Order: sequence, then C-alpha cells, then structure tokens
Amino acid sequence: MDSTSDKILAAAKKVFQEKGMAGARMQDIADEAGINKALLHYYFKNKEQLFFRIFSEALNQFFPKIIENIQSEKPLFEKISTFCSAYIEMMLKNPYLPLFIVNEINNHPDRMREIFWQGRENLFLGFTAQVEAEYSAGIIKQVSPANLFLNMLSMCVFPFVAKPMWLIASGMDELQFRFFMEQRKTEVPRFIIESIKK
Amino acid sequence: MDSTSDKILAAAKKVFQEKGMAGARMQDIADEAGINKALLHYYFKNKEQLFFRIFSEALNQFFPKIIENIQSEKPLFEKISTFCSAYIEMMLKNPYLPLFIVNEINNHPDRMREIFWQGRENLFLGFTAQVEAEYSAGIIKQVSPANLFLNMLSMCVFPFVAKPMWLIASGMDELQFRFFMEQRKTEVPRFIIESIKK
DNA sequence: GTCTATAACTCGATAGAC
DNA sequence: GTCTATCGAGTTATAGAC
Repeated sequence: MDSTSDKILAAAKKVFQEKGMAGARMQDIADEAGINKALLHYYFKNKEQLFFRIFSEALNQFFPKIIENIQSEKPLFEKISTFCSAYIEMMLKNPYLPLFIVNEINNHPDRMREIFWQGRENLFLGFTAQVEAEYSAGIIKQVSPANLFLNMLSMCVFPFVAKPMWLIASGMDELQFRFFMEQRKTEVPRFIIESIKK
Repeated sequence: MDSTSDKILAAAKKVFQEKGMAGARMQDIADEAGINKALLHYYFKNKEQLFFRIFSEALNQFFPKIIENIQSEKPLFEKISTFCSAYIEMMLKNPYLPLFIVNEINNHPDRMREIFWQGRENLFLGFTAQVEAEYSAGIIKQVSPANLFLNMLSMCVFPFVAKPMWLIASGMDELQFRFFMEQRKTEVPRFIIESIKK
C-alpha cells in the first residue's frame, strides 16, 4: 500500500536528493506528495528529522555494498569487475545519490563520522593484504592499495557527480549518457586491470 | 591594498564555495569580511550578482586550463602527465572549487550551457584525432577517447569532491591527504599510461 | 488524519542618519 | 562609505476546526 507516510518519504527523497538540505522547501515536498505542509509536520516533527531519515537511507544504500565488496573473499580482478558493474548499475538507477551524499557529508562531516564508524575497523586492512598477496603471487604489479581503490571509486562515481557538466562538454544527451555508462561497466574494470596486471 | 570591495570578494568566495548559493547567507559574508550587510549591498546590488561574480571567476579558473591542455600539440603521454599534475596542484590550492562548480552547474545547467559554448566547437575533436593517430603509430592500444579523458578527469577531480568522505573512510588527516595527493600527481599518470601503452 | 489559517522566524534588501 | 534600524517576502512550524 501507499500510505501517506510512504508518499512523504518518496517525495522527500526526490526533493532532498535534487536540491539538498538547504535548497529543499517543505512546500516542494508537500506538493510532490500531494498533501499540505501541516500534514508533513504531523508525520515528521521538522525538516531536520525528515532530512536525516532520507540521508540515512541514502548512506545505507551507498556504503554497505562498497564495504561488503572490498572485504569479500573474491580474487582481485573479479572484485574489481563486480564492484564497477554493481556500482554503476546502482547509480544509473539513483543518479542523484552520489552528489547528494558527497554534499551533505561536506556540510556535516562531524555527524557523518558517528554514523560511519559503527563497529567498523579499518576498512582497507583486508584489501591491502589482498593486493600485497596478489603482488607476491606475481599476478599484479606493485601498486598502492589506497590509490587503486580511489581510482576505481573515482572512475565509477565521478561521471554521475559531474553528469550535467559532462553532458554539456561532450554534447551527449540523456540516452547517450546511459549507453556510455553501460559500456563503462566493463570498460572501467578493463582499464584498471590492464594497468595493474603483470 | 585591501579595499572593502576586495574584502567582500574574498569573503564571498570563501562562503559561496563552502556553502553554495542556497546555503550561503549574506550575513555570513558580511561577518567574514568584517562589515555589515548594508555595506555589502552598497557594493553589490544583490546576492545573485555577487554570486555570479564569484562563480564566473571559478569557472575561468577551472576550465580554460583543461581546454588548453587537451587541445595542445603535446604528445599524449606528456599531455596526460602535465594535465594531472597541473590540475591536482590547482585543486590543492582551491580545494572547494570542484564541488562548488559541479553543484552550481547541477542547479542551473541552462545558464552554464550559455557560458560554456562561447565560440567553442567540439572539445574532443582534436583529442580524438590524436588518440587515433597514436594508436595507428603503434604507441598505444585501442582506447575510447571519451573514456580515456573521463577516466583522467575522474581520478584527478573526484578525490577533492569526495575529500571529507575519503578522510573519514581512510582515516587520513589533512596533512596525510595533502601528501597523498602530491603523490597522485605522478601516480595517476603512471596508472593511466600503464593501462594504454603498447 | 487531514485541512485552513496564521504565528514565529529567517533573511535579503532598503531607508536614512552620520 | 559605513552604520543602525527596519521592512517585507518567503519558510518553517503550530493552533485549531473538521
């Protein structure tokens, strides 16, 4: 069913992700949900509370998959391929997500810090060990794990963050962009593996 | 000398780049400049006008160097090296610039379109020709110019866009980040060239 | 639960003294 | 040029009827 609460959450997600906390208006959210402002406050005490509900959901959609992937037991090349493919696919479905997250973390890094470190130890320990192991095994060249990971993340996420800029500069339209990103699901892993394989 | 107008511009740059158009307050800018709101309006008719002054300067700082570089006559590998090095250096000095630009283009893609296409024809024509020429000459593998360029841009710019997130996830502090990015000035070109060289 | 009406507040902008 | 004081529009949030 599509309860009023659900309608509000869907509307809030759309408006907040497009305009951010500062740019969003409670009126926009009410309009998008097809209700009035008073009812919004009946369900969610204030704008902040509603915002954090949406923001937390966005974080939970974005990060757990990253963490799970890089801590998995798969061989490195396979890990890289599935990571890029799954991430680009997810962002094709939620194109506003990356910029939303990046922005709001930028505005409240302190709050973020708490949410992030819930029982997690150093994210990169396992990944670092794996990269070193595959180097010792002669599978890959010597490479800094932090650089490798950041390169992978950059090439997957940045195109969505900079999408409007890229569309203008490249002259692509929406459909061409979509096709381009579909290609990148395999192009990016190929590019990375080509660079590090021995 | 440090005229009132200069103080305002410096303050506005800081506040707008940190908080964006929607998040910035004229009061913040006045405080930062050590004056009051009325004086702000004496020098700049309204917030929009002040914002566009700052935004235009940011665009002019960001894009001309990209365009000049990719349209230059240098060999590809050299082009990649100087691009990454110069861009990372510039962003180390203006860390808020990339996210500011990306955001405001996102909020007003229409305005941007006009500013951008001032007598410019397809940006990538020359670059595409060069990549194809170096492929024919047996210097590099076959590679899509758009993907190559976007990969390069992503690996240079994204770390600054996602800096607060990266600091939290990696555990780096400001100084370590700076050192890390200094390394990437040579690491990123190496990574790219390793991937495409024959 | 849902609405209308409005209070309370934030913020950009202006008036007017010095 | 610079300030204090204040207006007025736009927004969040609440009161109270149904």
